[in-house]
Amino acid sequence: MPELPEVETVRFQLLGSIKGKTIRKVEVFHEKTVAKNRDFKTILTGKTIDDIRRIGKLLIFSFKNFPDLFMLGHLKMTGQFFYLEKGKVKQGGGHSMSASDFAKFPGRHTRVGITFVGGHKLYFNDMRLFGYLRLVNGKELIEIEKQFGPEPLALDFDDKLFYKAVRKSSRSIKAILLDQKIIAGVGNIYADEALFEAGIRPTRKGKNISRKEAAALAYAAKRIMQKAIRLGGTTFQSFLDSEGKKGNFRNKLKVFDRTDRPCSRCKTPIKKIRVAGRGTHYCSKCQR
DNA sequence: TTAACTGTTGATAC
DNA sequence: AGTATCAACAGTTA
Repeated sequence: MPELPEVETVRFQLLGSIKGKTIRKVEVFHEKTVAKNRDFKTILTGKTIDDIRRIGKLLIFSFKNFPDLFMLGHLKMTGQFFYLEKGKVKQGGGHSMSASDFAKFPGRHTRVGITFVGGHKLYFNDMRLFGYLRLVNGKELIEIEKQFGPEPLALDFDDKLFYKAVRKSSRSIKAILLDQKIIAGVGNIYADEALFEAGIRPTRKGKNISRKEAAALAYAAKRIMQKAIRLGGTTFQSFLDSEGKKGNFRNKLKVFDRTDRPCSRCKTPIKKIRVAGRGTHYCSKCQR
């Protein structure tokens, strides 16, 4: 369930692995993953990775000498990149797996395989098939980027626009926070965490949120995601461990997935309700 | 065994 | 138009 911090971690690790590498072969194991491109394999073959950017939860790969070609990568809920080098397997997050796992690729959930010159491989796994890889040109990319609101992590992030969107909305503040057009990159986990830190009840309507509260919320989201990035993200790491051991930020969560456990501030049991169609965790005493 | 639940987002319904 | 709900899918939990 990658959100912005997880995708940023993947971006950073992946860039270190594949920047400058040239694609020798592309295998598509499941057509739906690349459904938007009929000639995905042919176009990609021979291209050299130049850079990987990110907007919200969307990865944007660019290629040397082809300034009008981009590969979008969205992990949605269960997408993962695995990079294989000389018998070692590294996930997008850069954690090595045991050598015996090498045989698992391509596996049941492998949708696309990319082989680089030199034999290194990049696999895209996606159990639930919501994720995708898609080739676009510059014009299409600009249209897609327009659909994203400002990044809370951007240096020039300004809560003015956020409050402007919040104050006129009758949706719940949680639904607004999850809307990628308003703020890019916040998913269910960090939405609950940010609302807790800002002391705001997720069910409150946007129009009833003050400027001060909106600012507190936006900066809480920013701080939490910065911290999560420092810790290598929350969620995707749990994919590595079949025993269910959680990622580093998991231990820092104050409300998400802590139903009925005592609030870290006031010991009131954390409640779980449904807001905007999503499981929502909050403290009924600390959040008003 | 079956049903409910999980998570993101585009499509559909109101 | 703005908002709420559903569907895409597959695996886990109740």
